[in-house]
Amino acid sequence: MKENTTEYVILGILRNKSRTGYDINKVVKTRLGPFWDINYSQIYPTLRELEKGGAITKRVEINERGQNRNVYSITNEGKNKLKEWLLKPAKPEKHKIELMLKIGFGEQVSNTELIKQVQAFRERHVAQLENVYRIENELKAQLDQNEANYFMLLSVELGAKFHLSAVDWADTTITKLRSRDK
Amino acid sequence: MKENTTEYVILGILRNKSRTGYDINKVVKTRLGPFWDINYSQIYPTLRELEKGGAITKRVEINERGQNRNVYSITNEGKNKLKEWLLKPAKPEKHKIELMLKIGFGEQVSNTELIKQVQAFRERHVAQLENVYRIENELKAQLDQNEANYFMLLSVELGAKFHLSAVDWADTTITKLRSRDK
DNA sequence: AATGACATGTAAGAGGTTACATGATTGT
DNA sequence: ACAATCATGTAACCTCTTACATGTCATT
Repeated sequence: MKENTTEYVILGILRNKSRTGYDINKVVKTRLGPFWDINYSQIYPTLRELEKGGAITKRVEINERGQNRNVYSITNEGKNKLKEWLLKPAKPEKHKIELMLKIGFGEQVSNTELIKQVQAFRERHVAQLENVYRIENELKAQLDQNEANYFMLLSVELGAKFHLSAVDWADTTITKLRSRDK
Repeated sequence: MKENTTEYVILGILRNKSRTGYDINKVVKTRLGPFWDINYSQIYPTLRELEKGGAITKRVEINERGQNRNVYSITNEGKNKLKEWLLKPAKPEKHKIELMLKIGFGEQVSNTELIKQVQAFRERHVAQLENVYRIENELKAQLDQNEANYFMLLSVELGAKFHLSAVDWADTTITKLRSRDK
């Protein structure tokens, strides 16, 4: 039993708006990226599979520049498929945090090097925090326009908490490492 | 350029103690698991590769039960390899949080179902928090015995922050979803 | 003339999961 | 008798990343 989550990410993104593969990628990068990233080499083949299975339909449109684009729309079948998946228990969270390994084995290198690593980590998460706040503001501004935004906002708030605690940990840890130096 | 992180996880675990593949797996599950999981089908082949490359050596021992076990030890070469890796910038963090997708697309299902999902998420993270606290206590109790424990403790504290904010988010979100019901 | 956005894809390889396979010893 | 722990592995499959490949249009 293969449960291909990529399919459901795409169905979810198409659930209230038709889009091209290119558009789907943009939504993933700007909204889901840090918590469920996928890329073109997964998106395009999966779109064809979903179409073959009847969950979405394709129509060829021409954009403002006169270029062809394949616009995909969810079908009722696809919407049901999505809903069924939403009811199933979510898979446990998985994380790959290389920095935790590098700090955990940290007695092998100098404090200066560790501080550098933590600072880079901090910067990554500050950047992602800013991104999350931008998304939050966008969603809040459109809360009355679409009920879906409320739920996306709940989801994004978890991201905000994660990134905040990452920055927080980094600050504490840099201080600790610095005081150890003396 | 393949940078196989599994190799470095293993070198890191072997850096201050010789162990079997079975032992390495236990360390991963009990200490690194939530932030960098690997399993037997990665561990055993990688041990053989590291041995072939001269980073570790194998010797066959017999345990208290009289069973054979392959005990691996890090070499100087392996320690240098580990240190070089520790100095390289850590790869950006990656997360797979299916729950965020399920909440994000949540207007498709009932509030009751969403609350169930968030509760399950909460329970997962409460369990992991307890685990992290147990590890913290173990490490704190042995802080003077081994300098390495100090760094592992720093690393584990990030885990504690993550799980705490997950539980926190879950509580807030369950309240929000319940009040929406009425 | 160059850059960035729009647009769609493939191939190869690396990384990771799950199921299978086996067998001894220890504790309840 | 049964479950847990110790111990080592393979095979098949799925997922994911990276590099390659191409072309248009709009803006600077």
